[in-house]
Amino acid sequence: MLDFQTQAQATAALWQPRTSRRTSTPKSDERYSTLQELKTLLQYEDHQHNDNQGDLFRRRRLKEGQSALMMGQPFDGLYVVRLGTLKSLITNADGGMHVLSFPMKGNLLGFDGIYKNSYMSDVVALTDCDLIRIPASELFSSQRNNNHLEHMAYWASSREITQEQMAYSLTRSVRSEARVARFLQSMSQRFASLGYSPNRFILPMTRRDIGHHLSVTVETVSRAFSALVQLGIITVYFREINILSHDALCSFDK
Amino acid sequence: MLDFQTQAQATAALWQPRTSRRTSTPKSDERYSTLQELKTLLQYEDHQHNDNQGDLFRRRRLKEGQSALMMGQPFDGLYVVRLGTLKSLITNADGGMHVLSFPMKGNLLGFDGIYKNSYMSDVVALTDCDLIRIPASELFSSQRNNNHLEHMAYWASSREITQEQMAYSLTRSVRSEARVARFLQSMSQRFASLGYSPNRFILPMTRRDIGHHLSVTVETVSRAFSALVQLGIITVYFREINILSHDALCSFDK
DNA sequence: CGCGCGTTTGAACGGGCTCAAACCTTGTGG
DNA sequence: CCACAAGGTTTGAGCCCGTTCAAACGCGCG
Repeated sequence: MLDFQTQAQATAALWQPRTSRRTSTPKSDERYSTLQELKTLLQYEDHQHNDNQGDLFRRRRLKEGQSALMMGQPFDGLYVVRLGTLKSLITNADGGMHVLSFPMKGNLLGFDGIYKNSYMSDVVALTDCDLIRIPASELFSSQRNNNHLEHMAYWASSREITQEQMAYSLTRSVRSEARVARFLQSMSQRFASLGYSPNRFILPMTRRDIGHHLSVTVETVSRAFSALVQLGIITVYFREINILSHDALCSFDK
Repeated sequence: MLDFQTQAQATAALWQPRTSRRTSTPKSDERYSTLQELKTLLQYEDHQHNDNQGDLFRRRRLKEGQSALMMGQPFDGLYVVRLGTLKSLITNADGGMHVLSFPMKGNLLGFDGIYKNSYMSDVVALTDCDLIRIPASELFSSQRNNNHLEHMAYWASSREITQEQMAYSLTRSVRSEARVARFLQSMSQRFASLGYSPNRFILPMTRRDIGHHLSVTVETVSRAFSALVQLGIITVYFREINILSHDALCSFDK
């Protein structure tokens, strides 16, 4: 069906290594980010006066497969994704899991840990990642005048919740193919908002993860991809997705 | 199957009128709540020093069927449920809807409206309700020293998110009967935490609402109820639920 | 190289949806 | 007081879609 060889050659330049090569990342090795970088990442327009501009926030590197947060771990702050992609999931008592979201650059992690002072979901790096930590101590210090920091975190949390709810409702479409179609649209939009191509991208997650996100099995995800390929709407080479017709993809989710 | 007449008589005392009679509520007609009442409702243990105890928060009465919040409406604050039950839902572009939660006494509403300054979901009263409003102006005023108010709201939001995620994952069980069983357990626990009987309660929502919450059809919900009745785990008389064996109900969700 | 994992495809089963009908309750108006 | 309408609930019959089980292939890693 797919000509793997020629496809692979044609798209070799697009392929991102799943593990960092450790040879090409000496350029931004600072270990701290400024408040301004945080605001830019979150796309937070502060109508407030700028204070505490001198604050620095420690970064945290993660290798593919490492846990950013673990369920039950004591809350020690929020994290903003600076680089990479992760998956946020909750595991049921009987082993059944659900992937809540796939956080990427600009997304906020850990806001479910404020209640009960411990995180309520696992977050695992799908690729090498770079996070920025907002310590709990700074967040909630009523002493210093960084009320703005808490407000920004609050605002960003609200956005994450909103988008999670949207994704939630997207899942609810009856047909599984429609769910997959909407998932691809969502990924396309997210890549576009990060400056990448909305038509051509590499999915950072496995079919199994997508299935656990959309509440279908691996096989169903795979079959949905194949169906979309058959209809000429997309092309698929493993994790590389090529959207041929956004209109067709839109009209597909009924 | 069910002997409606005798059942109705036996449980007449339990039945709550869906619309208030307007004859029995002259006792708490104050139109304002204190900060202390808010904290009690939210079960917020403040380790902080108590200030601004003089603040009063305006209440808002809702009749059954009225909207508490509407999607797209400009954000004007958060609300805490003082009395009654509501449903929070998002409506898809194609009319498909999903019920996110059924807020009851002590739950927080509107935290999805902070991002974009407009609410992202509809909230409708299932029974007559009494809400307490936390105005946006007080929430975010960096002038006054009510940082604690914002922190409390933040904390409560985190709790709501957490519980929504839990409910979300509960939905994920494959069998629809297990979803209904878990839903009943969840309602039982909520009623118990409010001081009502965990074994015997009136569901405030329709089968359709339950279906839209669990992502199944009305008929499936009804059939699941019937199946649980057949097994002797519960009895059902319309919206009145009687849990005969919590253990059986627990073991039923696989 | 061989093993494990991710992906794809097929075949058959079964559970939930759709369509349909009946019953009960509640509210409205004659 | 009764007739009627509208909506909530229950149950049945048939069908379709997604799951389950199974097999095959490619890739990356030891």
